[in-house]
Amino acid sequence: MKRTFQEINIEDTINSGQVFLWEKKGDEWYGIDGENVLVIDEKTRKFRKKNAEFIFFRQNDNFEEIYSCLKKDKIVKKALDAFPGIRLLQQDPFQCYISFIVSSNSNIPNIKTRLQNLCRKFGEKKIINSNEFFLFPKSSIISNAPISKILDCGVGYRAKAIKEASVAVTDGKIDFDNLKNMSYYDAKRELVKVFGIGNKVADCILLFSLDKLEAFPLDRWMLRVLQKYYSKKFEPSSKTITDKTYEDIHQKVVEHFGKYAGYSQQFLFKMERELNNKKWL
DNA sequence: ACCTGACCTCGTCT
DNA sequence: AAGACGAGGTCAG
Repeated sequence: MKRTFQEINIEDTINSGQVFLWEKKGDEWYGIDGENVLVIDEKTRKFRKKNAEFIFFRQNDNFEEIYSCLKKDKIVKKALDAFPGIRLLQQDPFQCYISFIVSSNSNIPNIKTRLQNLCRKFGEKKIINSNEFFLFPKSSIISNAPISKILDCGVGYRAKAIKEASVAVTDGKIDFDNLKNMSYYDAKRELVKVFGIGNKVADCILLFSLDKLEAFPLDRWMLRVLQKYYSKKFEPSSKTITDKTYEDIHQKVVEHFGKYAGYSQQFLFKMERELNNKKWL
């Protein structure tokens, strides 16, 4: 049977570089999303908690329109054909925010361990189907925690950033509902004020939790993809990726890929990671 | 404005 | 089995 674009592929989606706290038990996927544990059956793809999972997997998006838009680019079309079931996710903003701060200059196994440690130390325990889970900590808990306890989670020098970012939320300097209502550009300007958040991390937060589909995180993988498949089209104006260079590339990217650039990024990222045999979970 | 180096940790790889 | 390496970046000079 041929798979249509309407069918979501849970495994590919979970393994496309957006989330860190998901695991499969039997036929079911369990994922920590803020103070929720999401559950989804891989075979039936039936959501138990309709609202939460429905929103998480962005089931309100008009995939027909999005895909017909994405297919205009040959390379993206190739990635789309290879992984048609991938969806962008809409995550709990605070978890996403902390997760990508933790991700900087690190690798997947370490990021995952650190986030699990944070949940175990600061999050509430919850039993589901006789499985034990730890929810993602509330911002107030981390913002009041001593640095030493955050350090115990193996986050290294990121501890200060984790704490400060949490304080920014409890102080109201960062208000995710507000950011959602702002333009991509304005919301990003607010995010990068937070210590530990640069261009790439801000774009991840915007794309994966704040509904900004024109965000296009430029990490080392995406820069490689742009250079490999698009040659000089997105050539950086300087050797190092400065703020200005990053912004230049992003502008060209949105011009080229369109308003759903973030979706394009997701397919391209998955394709390239898979080519290099990089496992996510 | 651009460039360079330092940076905690720990899972992988020799 | 111990030691080096380097990873989805960011910040400070």
